[in-house]
Amino acid sequence: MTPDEQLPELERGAQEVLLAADLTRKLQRGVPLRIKAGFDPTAPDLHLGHTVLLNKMRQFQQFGHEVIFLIGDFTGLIGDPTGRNQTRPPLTPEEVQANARTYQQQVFKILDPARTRVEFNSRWLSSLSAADFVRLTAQYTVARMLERDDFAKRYKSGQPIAIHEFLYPLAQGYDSVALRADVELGGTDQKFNLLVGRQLQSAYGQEPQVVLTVPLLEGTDGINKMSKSLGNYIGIAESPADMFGKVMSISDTLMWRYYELLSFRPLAQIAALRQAVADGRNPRDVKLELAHELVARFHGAADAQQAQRDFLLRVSERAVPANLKPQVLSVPTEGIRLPNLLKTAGLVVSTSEANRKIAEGAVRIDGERVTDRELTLKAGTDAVLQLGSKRFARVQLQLAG
RNA sequence: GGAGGGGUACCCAAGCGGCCAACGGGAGCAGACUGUAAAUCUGCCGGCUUACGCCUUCGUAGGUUCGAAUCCUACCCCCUCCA
Repeated sequence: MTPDEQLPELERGAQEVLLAADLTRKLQRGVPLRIKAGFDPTAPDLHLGHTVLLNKMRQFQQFGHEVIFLIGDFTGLIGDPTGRNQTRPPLTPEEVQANARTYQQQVFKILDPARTRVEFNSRWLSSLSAADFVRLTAQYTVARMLERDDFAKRYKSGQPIAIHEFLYPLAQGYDSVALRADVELGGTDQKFNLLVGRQLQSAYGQEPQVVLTVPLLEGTDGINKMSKSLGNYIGIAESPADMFGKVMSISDTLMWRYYELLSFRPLAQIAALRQAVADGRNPRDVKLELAHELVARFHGAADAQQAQRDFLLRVSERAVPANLKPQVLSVPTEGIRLPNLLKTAGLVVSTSEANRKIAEGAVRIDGERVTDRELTLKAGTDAVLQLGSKRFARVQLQLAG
């Protein structure tokens, strides 16, 4: 692909490209570019929010560029000040390693392993001497550091800023120097840090990287950005059924945002869907297409098809989902009382909650609502337990033995 | 270093000797309605208990008291102002 053909594709979905002219120039050299994207080592479960960036990385790969998946194990020890928690509990090296392994397993669902270089920034950062570090910090000024949004805000309102927080952007920027990155990708919240990279590269006599930011994806709540800690995420390792269900449960408004940032469909096609809904098409059906596309991406077309069938069955007919894997549970001769069974089956976390849900009429056995908390089920029972409309468990009781 | 303010359940936030498992709001879960959307209404929202009750919880550790989230002592942590 020629640079002229690559450019519009690469810019699609990007929030900002700084500087676009630099990107053109770099592409025109016809040499594969080094694309860098850093990942925090704290959240090893990738979710759809991360994939906005990963998709962009993959696009670069498809055009023949070299993508560096950088795990910020060193910077993770500092903790990016953008985080909501000012003071993060530092991760142990063992935790970082474990998280990194999980990361690698997951990113290759999207990235091409053959064209991905995995790096850890501790490789160069932990061997910097104090003198090296002084040299590094000399390349940037406090005034410029205070331009960063959250620093500016905190400084102005008299909130404390710890010195080491200044080191995070510098360390991240130095990664670009160490890697001689041509392009760095990141979320919009990373803009400042990415720009520091440009500055530092210049200071170290390198050509500054191009900064390409992608929008942050809102979580399933439609308000906060998708994050594991907020519990509003859709993990890419989740089962087809869960993933499908979660996508279906997002609001109509949010659906368009997901289309924009996650779908591979041409923009024109998405606009057409929007028009169709405006003309009276049921938004649910449009959402089904989105859910199908996403599940197919991570689990294959067959699973997506199955997930959709199950979903429709459950929703339209309130039927029990197919393929519920039975849990075989041992019970004593006198049987097991319903609240305990619900807890053992994992539908609730405590018998107290089970009792409450039974009282609320939220519990069904084989589709029949049960309001008797005294109900005892004996060995030999094979039943489908249901809590609400979304949670199911199939249990087979056998005599403890 | 000095002065002051504060740490309450997932979050915010009342309570300041018994009526406190702890007001209220948010989030969450469930019921109704629906398109597993939004909005709305209702219930629940520490644990155990065949429901009678019992146990643990209000920064931590002690103490006073028949009785403490509430009073006292020490300690830890956070914030604001001054240096």
